[in-house]
Amino acid sequence: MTLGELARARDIEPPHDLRRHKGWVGQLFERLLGADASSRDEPDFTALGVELKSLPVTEDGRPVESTFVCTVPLGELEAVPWETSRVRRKLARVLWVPFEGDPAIAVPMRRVGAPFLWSPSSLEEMALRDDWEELGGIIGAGGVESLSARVGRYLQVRPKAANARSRRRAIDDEGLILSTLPKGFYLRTRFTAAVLAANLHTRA
DNA sequence: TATTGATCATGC
DNA sequence: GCATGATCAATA
Repeated sequence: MTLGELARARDIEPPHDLRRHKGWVGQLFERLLGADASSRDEPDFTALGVELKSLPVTEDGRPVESTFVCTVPLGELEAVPWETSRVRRKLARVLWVPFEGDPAIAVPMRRVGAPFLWSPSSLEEMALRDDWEELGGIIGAGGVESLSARVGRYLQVRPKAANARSRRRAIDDEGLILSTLPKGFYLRTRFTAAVLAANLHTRA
């Protein structure tokens, strides 16, 4: 179905473009599927422990964008083990919903692909854990300010804020409190592209 | 042109 | 303010 058909079923008016409605598609899917976590720090489907992620794709089935995972906990020096990290919790069980992400296609005309339920394989989890430990190590050592989005093979840290003036308390490399731009963990497209590929060929 | 860094909307 | 949902737009 198209986003327009789905929106009409819920009596929702699709925006002309996503410029000022960046989360519109994800929120439409949430409402259609009955996600109940609202904006709480829990899986979208609390009883199922499933996280919903919309995934814009190009015409050849590659993700258009990186995927936001969760905010980076700044200001805490103690090391959090991977096992209890927010990144791992978020990605433990995900319902990926691909849809046409080409901005040239009018929002209501964009088609939705076949969703699939996914959990990281042991290989994928190891890779994510490696990145997470590297990134966490830098942040834990007070290196937030020098951390660039180029670090991390599949997982990266990028700004996640309302604007460049947003501030968040963090710890610098001498253990002092500093004010920095809020950051988030994102999955690179190279990771989601592999997930997509592995889950689409089965229906060829 | 792919990626990084910046930004937009909503709920509590 | 900080969590959720992300895409935009300047830069490398």
